[in-house]
Formats: sequence, C-alpha cells, structure tokens
Amino acid sequence: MSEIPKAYEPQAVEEKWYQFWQENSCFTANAKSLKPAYSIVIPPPNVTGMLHMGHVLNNTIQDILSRKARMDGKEVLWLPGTDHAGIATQVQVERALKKEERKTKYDLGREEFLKRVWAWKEKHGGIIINQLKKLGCSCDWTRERFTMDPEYSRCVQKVFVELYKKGLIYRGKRMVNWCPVSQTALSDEEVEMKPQKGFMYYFKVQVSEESNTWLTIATTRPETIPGDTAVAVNPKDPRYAHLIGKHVIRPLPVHMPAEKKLIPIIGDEHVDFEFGTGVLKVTPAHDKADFEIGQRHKLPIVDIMNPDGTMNDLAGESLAGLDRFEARDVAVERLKELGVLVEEKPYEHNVGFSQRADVPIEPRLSEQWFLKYPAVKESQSCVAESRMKFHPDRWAKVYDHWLTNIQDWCISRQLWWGHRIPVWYRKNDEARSTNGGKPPSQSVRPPSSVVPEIWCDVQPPPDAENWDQDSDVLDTWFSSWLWPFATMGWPEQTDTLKKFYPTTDLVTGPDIIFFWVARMIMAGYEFMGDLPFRNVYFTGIIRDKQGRKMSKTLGNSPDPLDLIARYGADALRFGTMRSAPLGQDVLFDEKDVELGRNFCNKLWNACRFRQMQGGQVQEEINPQLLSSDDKWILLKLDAAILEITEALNSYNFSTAVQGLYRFFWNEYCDWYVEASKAVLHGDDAARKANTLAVIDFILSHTLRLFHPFLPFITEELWHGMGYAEDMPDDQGGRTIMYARWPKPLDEDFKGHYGLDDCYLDMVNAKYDLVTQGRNLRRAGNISAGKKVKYIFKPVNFTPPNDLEVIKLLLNAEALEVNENYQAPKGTPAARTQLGEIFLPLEGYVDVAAEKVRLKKEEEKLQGDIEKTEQKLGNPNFVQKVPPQVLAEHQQRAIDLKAKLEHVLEALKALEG
RNA sequence: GCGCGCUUAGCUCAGUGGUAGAGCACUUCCUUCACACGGAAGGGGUCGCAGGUUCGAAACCUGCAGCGCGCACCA
Repeated sequence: MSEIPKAYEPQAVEEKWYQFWQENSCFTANAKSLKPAYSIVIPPPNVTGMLHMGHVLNNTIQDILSRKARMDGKEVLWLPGTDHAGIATQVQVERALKKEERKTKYDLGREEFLKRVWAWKEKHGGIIINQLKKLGCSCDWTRERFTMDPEYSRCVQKVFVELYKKGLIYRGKRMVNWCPVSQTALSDEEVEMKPQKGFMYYFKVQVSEESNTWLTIATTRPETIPGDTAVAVNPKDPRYAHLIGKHVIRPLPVHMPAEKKLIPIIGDEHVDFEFGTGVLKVTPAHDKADFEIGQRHKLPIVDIMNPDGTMNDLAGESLAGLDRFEARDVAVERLKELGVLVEEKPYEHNVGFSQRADVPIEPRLSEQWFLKYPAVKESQSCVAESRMKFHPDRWAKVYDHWLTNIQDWCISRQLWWGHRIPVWYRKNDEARSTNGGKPPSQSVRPPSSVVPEIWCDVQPPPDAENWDQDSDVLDTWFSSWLWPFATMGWPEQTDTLKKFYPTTDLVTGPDIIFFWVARMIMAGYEFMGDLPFRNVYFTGIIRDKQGRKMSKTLGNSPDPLDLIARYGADALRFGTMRSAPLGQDVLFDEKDVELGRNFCNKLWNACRFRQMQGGQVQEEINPQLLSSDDKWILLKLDAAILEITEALNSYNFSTAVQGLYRFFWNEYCDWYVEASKAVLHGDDAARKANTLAVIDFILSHTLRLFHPFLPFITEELWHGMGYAEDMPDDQGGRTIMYARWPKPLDEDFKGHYGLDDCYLDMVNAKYDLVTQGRNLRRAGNISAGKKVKYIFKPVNFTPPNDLEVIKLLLNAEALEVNENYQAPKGTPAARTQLGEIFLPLEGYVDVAAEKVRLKKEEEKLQGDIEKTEQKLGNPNFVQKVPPQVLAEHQQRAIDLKAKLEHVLEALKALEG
C-alpha cells in the first residue's frame, strides 16, 4: 500500500477479491466440519431474471448473516440456486418466439418448444448468478441448484407420488381461477383483487306463469346471461317467496324460442335481500358462488366460454366468437333493443386479476389436481409457540390466519414448462387433462362417467406404450416448497442434510409468505419431520422515494449493476442496509448509495492517514502511556462492538449500520483522530508509537465489524494495512472472512488498560469545551483559518496533554492557562464543566454579534430553568420521584442558574 | 367488513416513562500537510387530534382522523 490513491476506487478491488475468495474456496461449506453449523438457503430467483433492488436488499442481508456467522467460527452454508418459474419463463420464451419467428408454441409442438425453453435457460440462466457475485454474495457455488435439475425433479415426483398414495393429492372437477391469457388454472394465491370501475346493469325478466309480473335482476356481467340456468331469491323474502317454483323468460340469446329460454326461480339462502334487487341470476359455469347454488339445486351447467376468454356457440349467435368484454357491450345493446334494460349505474367492485398476466381471471369449471395440505397442525403450532421465530413477529398473525382458513391447493397447471405430473392414464380412456398439449378447443367436454385406470409413480408404467402421461405440469411452488431439503440431497440422508438441516435463517419478502414460506414449513414437517428453518426475516418492499412500488412499467427501478459500476458494491450494500429498518418498506434513493460511497472513501482515507504515519503495525499498547483520548476511544469501541453485535443478533441491520457510521465517522475520525494529532505531530517517540498501537487496535477491530457489510474494501484494507500478517490462517491470516468477530472488551482488559467509564465524561467535557471555544470564534465572525489566542480558566487541574489537544482542536495560536484571569469587559467567554474559555480579541470582537449570541443563550437558559423549577416546585414530584432522578434535576437547576448568571454578567459588561 | 402497520425537523426515519435525536437538505465560514466523496459552527419540531393513567407521556390506555398493506366479499 505504498502509493495509496486519495479516493477509493472500488472496481479493481472488488474484482480481485471475489476471484480470490472463489479460488480459495472460501465460500465452500464442509459438511464434515466439527464447527457448529450455520445455514441459509437462498430464495431462488427466477432463472432468467435480472437482478433488481429487491434482490439487492434480500441477498445483502443473507450475505451479512453468512459472513458474520463465519467470523463467529461457524461452518457456514449459504446454498444458492435458481427457480424455473413456470409461467414467467414460458411467457418470456413465447413472447420471443412470436417476435422473432412469428410463431406460437403450438406451431412448434410441445417437445420442440421445451427445447427452446431449455436453450433460453442456458443462454440467460447464468446472468443473475453473475450479478449476485458482483454484489459480493458468499454463496457456496459448488452446490448451486436449479429446480429442474434431474435430482431435484425426482424429489418433486417422489413427493407427488407419496402424497397421492396418502390420499392427500386428488383430482377433481371444480371451479378454479382460470387465466385466459396464460390459459391455465391458478392457485388462489396467484389471484389479486383489484377495484374495478364498471356498471351495475338492471334488467327485467318476465315470469312466464304470470305475464304481468316482472322481476328486475342486477348484474355486472350481462354477457353471462346465456349461461344462466336459474334465478334465485331468498326463500324468506316476502317480495318473491311466492314465485319460487315458477319460471322466468331469460332475455338472451336471440333466435331462440321463448319456451327454451325458460329457467326456474329457486329459493336459496345465499341470496342477500339487501343487495341489488334481491334477485340473483345463477350462472353455475362462471361464478364460484353460483356454482355452489347450482350444486345444491342440481342445476345444469352451461359453459358459454372458451379457454381464451372468448364466447362460444352456446352464448348464442350475437355473442359467439367475441371476447368476453366485447360481449358485455353487445349484450347490453341487446337488452336495450329488447326493452328490458331498466338502468345502468356506475359501480366499483373488486375483481380478481391474474397476477402474472394482469387480466381479470375467469372462474372456470375444470378438472385439476388438488393438494390437501399436510402437517398443518405442526406448522401452525411451531410459529404460535415460537419454536420458529418471525422477524418482525407481526407476520406470525398473518401466517396463523392463513393456516386457520387454509384451502386445498390447485397444483396442476396447463403449461409446458415445469415438472410433468407423474400420472399416466391407460390409453383409450378419455384424455384426462384439461387442455394442455392441444390448442384450445371450441367444444366443451362433457363430464365423463368412465373411471380411467391410473398409474401414479416416479417410474412410468412398464408398458408405457399403452399409457398416456397427464399433459399438465405442476405449479412452480410445488417444487419450491421442497427447497430447503431437496437442495441438500434428500431423499438420501446426506452429510449435508445431517449437518445443515434445519437451516438457521430464511430471508425473504412477506409477499411470498403463503406462496413459499408456509408451504416450506409444511413440507419440512411432512418429509423431514422437522421445521425447515428457525428464523424467518421478512424484508420490506423496496419503493422509490415517492413511495411507489418499483416496477418495470414505471421505469423507477434503478439497475443495481449500474449503481455498482458507478459507486461500488460496498456502497450499494451500505446504502441499502442503512435505510432498511426491520420490517419496514425501504424508500430507495440514490443518495443512499452516494452516502455509502462517501463512507467507503472515509474509511479508505482514515486508513491512509494511519499509513502516512509510517511504521509497522503496533501490537503492544502500553497502559502507562495512554491518554484520556485513547481511553475514550477504546471505551467507545467497546460500546460500538456491543451495540452492533446486539443489533445483528436481533436482525436490526439499519441500527447496526448507523451505529458503525456514528462510531467511525463521528467518534473516531472527527474526534479521536484529530486529537491524536497532538501526539503524532509531537516529538515523543514512545507516545507516538503507543498512539499508533491504539489506532491499529481500533482500525483492525473496525475493519472486522464492517466486513459483513462492506466485504470488499475491508478485505483490501485488512491486507493493505498489514493486519493479516502474523495471523493464523483460520483467524484472518489469509482473509478477513475468517477473522474473529470482535468481542466487547472484558473486565481484565479494561482493568489492565485503566479503561474506567469516568474517562467518557472527562473527555466529553473536554470536547464540549472545544465546541464552545469554536463557537466563540464563529459567533465573533472570526474566520476559521485565522489563528487566535484563547485563555482558559480551569476549575480543576487539567493535564498538559489535554491542554495540547484542546489547543490543537481549537486551531489556537496559543492557549494560555490562567486560573486568576480577569477578563476585560466584553470578552467573549463560555463556561463549561472544565472551566471558562475566553477569546480575548479586543477591537476585533463583533460586539453586536456577541450580544445576539448571548441574548439567545439567555433565552434558552431561562426556558430550561423554568421547566426544571416547575418540576422541582411540584411537591408530588419531589415526594414520589426516584431519588436519583431528583438529584439529577436539582443539579441541573444549579448548573443552569450558574450559567445564566454568567451570561447575564457578560451581557451587562457588553452594555457597559 | 375483519386484521395489521404507519403518523416525530423541509425529506427519510431512530427514539419502550425522566432536558426532543440521526442522515440528507438548508445557512455561514474554511481548500490547515487522511479525506471537498472533506472539516467547523448554526438554524429548524406545541412528536396526527381528543381524552385518560402518572409527580412526569413522543412513549402506556381509550376513542377519532388520515395514509398504506393484507385477508374476505353481494350478484
């Protein structure tokens, strides 16, 4: 580190050390190690995804935890990998195919299309992994996994087969959430309710048995009228009860004889008197609640839509072929023409949207695979009873609520990219899948009464030629929920599993608490017989500085790689962590990264300053030669170690970072380093060496405290400063990664070096004197560069070294100590614990400015005194308050009054 | 509708009963030999509102309001 640049340049440094760590296998976990285990599995990013700020937040936290654990002497496994992300990836490839070749997946066929997806995965799959490396993530890359690796796929199949054989997985024809764009079923979790503006349409229907009686029905979806198979009223509704059993003439579709349009009026408790007109049209094929009413009353189910959301022939001539929303407009027109539309009112209501495709989902009756969740009880109690902890713990309630109201999970997807369902049907039976593998058909398959012969196993049936495999694939989360153990070699009892399962921490966003976290817990109990992790840290969501969620469409998401290029990975990590308090959303501002860069630069220059003092690393501190400033900074270091360690133990990363910032910048650089110059610029060689020893002690500890947050710069400085030398390899000799995490200074150490807490107060008082002295200079409008003479009137003996420091910090030409000093009238002065400080510059003093300063001080003191006296004058206060607090107040009153008196005197002197 | 969270300096947020804090932004001064990605000094807040508990409340309790989120949902 001979020629140190003035400003820290991160790029080359980061490249160099990441390569070093990898070449030396620093991230590789040893399953046979005797050290205690610490493990964490990465939430696998989408294999073809790009790094965004959410990943930065998430993975920086995991890296901090991993690096801290290594320094604590743990055997650390941070297991990385990627997720095949069924819909997301398939949609990407489909889009590219359309753009580049103007083809659909059906043009290619299933097999060829899948080849393309794999090719896409090979091409883009490495990107996000490399981006994580740029960020400094210390993952064990030798164990990188992908959810579609052959071994992983076998786990998925095995789990399916086991649950099927247990009777927990079953197939059923049910109402599911259908996404007309992706053309697949979705789980309830993939549906997002959004308020939508629309209309409530009121139309009237004639009761066929009573030509004078009309009923008015309210609906938001007139296009589904052709699918209505009943009209329902509440049997307790006096307005309508007598009509139950009669029929109405349904107004749509056209060209149909009236008698064919007759649908019954039924009574069902579900109908709400209050809502709309109290008359409900029942469309069993297109609404979940209506489906249930249909089941209760054995109503026919008329599916009038195609899988892509267009209307089919059963919707009638005027609607067939139209998209569902065009059909709505046409249906309204028809109702108008028929003269039955009574009213249309603007209406806002919630509509379920497909999270992926961002279009309204269509409730649709189809044959799907469902899972009755296993191990629900254990999963619920482990969090309720704090065997697993959530941070922040309010998520425990959300989790509990979901598990209490848990619904079966629709696990089949009509996609091609994913784990194929390990189920075969004997040929000549009807095709059993919904529609996967074929272009959407126009026809509606009638329900079948034939029960097919089913083969469900990891292995295909021996006479495979006589069987057809189910064409559907599994929900992506049906593979992710096995992540904590399927990545460690399950179902074999591998050394890795034995050593590292259950994992220690999971770090993830609360948006996937149901998708992923809850399901992993259930899978953990079901297949490993134990919880998958002991702690779950839920990050906040990264927003822009206006509080908007970051998204591609808004274009408000900065590219982390660009930020790394401009500021360095350490700066990005620091800035993100500093502004990410536990469990709160993070308002991201590039200023934070700038702050991180500035901080790295400060750290760099503080070390540079030490280097410029020359000499070897000083290891021995001589207690006899320690100044009060030395003791002060050692005590501050002690407090910082404690504070930061505790913050990390409780996952308060922003507190930890802010503590480090304050300690290093304010306490060490602003005060200690400046004070140390009194010795370093002097000529006492022994004291000089001793001060350097203190500096080396502080810096070597500081670098270690910073390492989990700022891995690159700390590694560079650790070596550059020479702190790695003479260290055993496993304690930081080769890399700071394995240096020991600093411990608070113990009593022996404090005793030996005379680190008594009284030095904190003493030195704080000294620095207060300096601040006040500087203030005199400012208030008197004396330029900061001008050397001036101060006079100090101490109340007690002040050691010569302290006087040197005070003089230096005041940038004083001289500091005259005079216990009997009688200041001429109007001399600016300040009273402190250590004594009075004067700035005797007759003729130079700006009397007006000084008056203003004193007036202001007087006001402030008056206010403080009033407050304190008020309390002391309250008999209740004096009687009931703890004696210590009472004494504090009394002392405060005395001090304040003395100060006030002094200020008043000074004012008087100025007037005179 | 139910649940959760938030409301403190211009902005973003700390602050678990005892003199209101940090960073950024702002004002003024300073290129003094670690750092202008820097240093020094300073201005700025009746802690959302109303009650209550207490000698004492930003903090604890109750109610209200505003903002945000989650769950559920009536056509």
